[in-house]
Amino acid sequence: MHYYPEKIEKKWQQYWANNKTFRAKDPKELANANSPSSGGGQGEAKPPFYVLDMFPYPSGAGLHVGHPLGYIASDIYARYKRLKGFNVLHPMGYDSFGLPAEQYAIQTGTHPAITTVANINTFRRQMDNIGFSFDWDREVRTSDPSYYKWTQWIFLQLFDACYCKNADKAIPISQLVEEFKTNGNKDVNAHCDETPLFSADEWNSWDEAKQQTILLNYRIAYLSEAYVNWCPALGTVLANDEVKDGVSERGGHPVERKLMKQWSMRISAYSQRLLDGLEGIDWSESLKEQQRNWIGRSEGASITFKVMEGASDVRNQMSENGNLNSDVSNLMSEIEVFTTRPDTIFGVSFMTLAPEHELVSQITTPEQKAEIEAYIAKAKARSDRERMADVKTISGAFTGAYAAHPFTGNPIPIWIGDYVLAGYGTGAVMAVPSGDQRDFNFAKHFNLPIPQVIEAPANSLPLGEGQGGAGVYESKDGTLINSDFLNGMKVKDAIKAAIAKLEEMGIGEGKINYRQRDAVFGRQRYWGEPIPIYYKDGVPYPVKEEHLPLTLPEIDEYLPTETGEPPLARAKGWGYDPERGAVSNSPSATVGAGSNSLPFGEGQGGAGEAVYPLELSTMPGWAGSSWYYLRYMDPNNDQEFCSKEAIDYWGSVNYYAGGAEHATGHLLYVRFWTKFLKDLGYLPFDEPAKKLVNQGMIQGRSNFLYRDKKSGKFVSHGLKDGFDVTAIHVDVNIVDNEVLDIEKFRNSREEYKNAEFILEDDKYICGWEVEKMSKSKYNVVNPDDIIERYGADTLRLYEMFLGPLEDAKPWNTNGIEGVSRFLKKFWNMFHAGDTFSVSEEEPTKKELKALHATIKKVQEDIERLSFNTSVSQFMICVNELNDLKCNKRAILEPLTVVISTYAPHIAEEIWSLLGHSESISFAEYPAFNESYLVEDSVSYPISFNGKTRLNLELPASMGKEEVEKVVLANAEVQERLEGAAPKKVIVVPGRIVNIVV
RNA sequence: GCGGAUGUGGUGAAAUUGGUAGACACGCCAGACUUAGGAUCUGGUGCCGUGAGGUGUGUGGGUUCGAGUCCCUCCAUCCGCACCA
Repeated sequence: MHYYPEKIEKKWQQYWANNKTFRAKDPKELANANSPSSGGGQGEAKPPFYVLDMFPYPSGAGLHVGHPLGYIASDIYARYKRLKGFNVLHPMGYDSFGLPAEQYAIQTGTHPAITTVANINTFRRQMDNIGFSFDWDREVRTSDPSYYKWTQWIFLQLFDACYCKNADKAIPISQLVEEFKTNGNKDVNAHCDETPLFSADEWNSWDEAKQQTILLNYRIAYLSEAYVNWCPALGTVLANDEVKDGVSERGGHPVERKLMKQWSMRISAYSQRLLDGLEGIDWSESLKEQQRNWIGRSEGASITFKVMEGASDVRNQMSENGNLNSDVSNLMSEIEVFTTRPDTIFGVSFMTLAPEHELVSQITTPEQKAEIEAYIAKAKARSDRERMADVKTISGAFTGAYAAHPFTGNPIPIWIGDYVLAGYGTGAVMAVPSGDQRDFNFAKHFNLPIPQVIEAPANSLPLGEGQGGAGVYESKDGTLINSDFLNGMKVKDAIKAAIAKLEEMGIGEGKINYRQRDAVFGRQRYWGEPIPIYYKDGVPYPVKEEHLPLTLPEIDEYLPTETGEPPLARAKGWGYDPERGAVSNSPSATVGAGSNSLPFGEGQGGAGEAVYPLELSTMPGWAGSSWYYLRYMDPNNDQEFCSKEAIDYWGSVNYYAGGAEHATGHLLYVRFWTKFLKDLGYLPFDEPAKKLVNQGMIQGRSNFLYRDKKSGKFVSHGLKDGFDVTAIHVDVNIVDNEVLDIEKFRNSREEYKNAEFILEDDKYICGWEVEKMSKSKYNVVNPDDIIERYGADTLRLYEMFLGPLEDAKPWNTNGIEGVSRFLKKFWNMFHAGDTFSVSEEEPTKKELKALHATIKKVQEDIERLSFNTSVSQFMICVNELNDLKCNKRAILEPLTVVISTYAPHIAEEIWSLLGHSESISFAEYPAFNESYLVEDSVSYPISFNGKTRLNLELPASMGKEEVEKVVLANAEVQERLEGAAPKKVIVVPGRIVNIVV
């Protein structure tokens, strides 16, 4: 009987679905597991194991062969863990809010929910084709109100919390309010925006609006006026990780800085914990490094420089502003800088402020005003992109003002320059040209002094400008000179001494700075979770928990309004009544929590009803994905985001798989929310995943034809150098092992109908190149096509056989025949002609050895995620057993269990033919028995000076001395020695003999 | 510039602790069977050489009886960050 994958695969996929074979058991069920009806054959005392894939955004393009790579590996791992006796949680869902469905809605008017469902159905069908062992009863969709109810709920927790630096965790905002009531904010050590000091009396005297405004400075989810990345083409703001090289990551549209009132997340409060947490988790080093980079911790000092009196008309400007007291004016005439090298403070010869620095206009002298303003205008006109692309051009301008050196009191000229970034540190630097390349370049360009303060160790070369002249020395290896009380100290000690002195003088302190900024959370888009906030007198208030979910209202068009408000502003009469919940007069809208949609007046707050406007921006794509792994544990809970019982039982994810492109986005946010939920006592762990695996990117592999420019004929690859040719892409699906299917090519397009070819060996050989997988390059391969031709088991095996999981590799269908043949051979071992037949005979030693070597190897391979080598081992085993003509149940049955992790359909079919009535998933991974691998004799390679010359078969039990004796007595060895005595003989028992002559 | 990763046949790759480099496949070559085959089976296949043999894991050096594996140097490719003070 032939192996027909198309027949058996559909059948087993149906069986798994009908029998819910891969349903993970809830802790409740396990508690009652002693009852005999626990069903499914699952044992009772199984430990939990959580295998998670990053859920996909259901795009219209469907899955391509890159997606399943990671899913297949996880599936093998999950199936293996089931066989090893674990209660495995292996769920799948959809990150179903997002821009593409909305862009499509804008173009066509189709509701994004409709597009999304259609795409999900395609994804589901494609995934089902591959035979994944997902527990589909736990599917989540982030765009489903029953799911985003809890995303909104978590948002409210974030809104209702602040970060206490003393406790080093998030605490409820109510605790902060208590403190304000009794002591004001003088003792508060929270992560917050700059907030003036106030007393308890002041706090208590303020009205609610004022109090709420102050609280926004502390909330972890907060509204503030800040510069954001505004993308006009997408009509929304973007988070830093969504902007690459000055353009949007999705779509590549230009992004500009814009001052806007925006929802943000105070993730920067967690910078240090996000950094520290990396130590304890098993994630790839490159990924951890990316996160460290992104967080960008640097240790140093903040130092305050006083702007010198008389050098500017600071005070005059102050008094024009009226209400500023002397404290503030004092504060305003100081410049705070951050430096990682406080030891080089005596090398400061000027200061540089970012052009956007708030002090610039105040300190600039009248004489320099024109120059400074011209420079600022020029800097503003340059986009971020230009500025980044052009880092070599040095530019700046002198403000005319001077600061006093904190130790010497000497005047230091204050410059502005766009090499100083407004967004990092304080937007001001103390420039030490002898210790920093950028300061050095600036000093050179503007002819500023370059005092030397570090003496390099004798053995290191002078850098920069050569002997005698001024140079740059950035290394921390050296001794301080020309630096008063720091002279003679090593850099490391000098840093400490400088900080101590600054602190003693009250003009500076040791400080740690992070590059990571707070994450912008609002999006001016439709297809996302509505932010559950309403406004009373312009002040944000949380929607009551009982009114969640705050569902998306229906709107007529998915575009911003004429006045530039987000699409949600189009929802007629959409507003919030703290008694009834959200209301709307849109007939099809579902209105929150038990209330029906009500007829309503003209626009928000109309018809005289006390209805408050709701927040119009929605949450970003990463909101739903920041906690979905928790929802899978308890997906249908309508009382909580997830029960404590489920969280305690499953714990954090054991194995999390996904692309490395999420390093600074999703994977930081999910860690942030996990830590936050831990702080509030909802979780017993503070990292989402103990182990994380990045599957390598699957690149495209394009094929090319070469058209002769003169004749228009297509020249085969090997002959093309004799012609003047143009390379053109050809669909990889009509090329097999670089040989073009000429018939298919001619029929592919009208213009190729009469194409002529210059062949080599009667074949047209195509060229190839690795490129991005994309439609325009005709190199996209759809898993459905592979499955149709070879079957899902072949696809699964082949994707693994391609190479190490974590390596980037081009997709190349060449070679798939090999695994396809393997499966046929495996199938045929159980068949004699047309009948299924296995023998009940006792296995031989050789057969047992082949089996147990495979049991061992595959187990080790899966544990260390070396999925490609298991496939080789299966082939080796089947080849050996074939040579031995083995069809014994005692060998083939356990082998089928081992193979079932990779090729589950064929394994199920054989398992049932072997007489089992239950799924092979409920089998046990066969026990490995070392004794079957022990050989009686060893074939020793005998090498001379490390070069193997012959092999000798010797008993495995033979000792070192005896082996040496026997080897030296051997005739061929003697012949090679030509009578000379060897200098040395090395015998490694069981491995090798090396004779040194 | 900084950081991370990777370099092994015509191709994908293996070699987990330093112990016969190239397992397992693809492709290619030769043969068998067949009316035929993009089917199946057998044998061969790193490179140079008819051969004995030589040579060979990006480059150059080192440690070792022995190095793809450990150490140093340089080169190339990919990824991330990038005027981060």
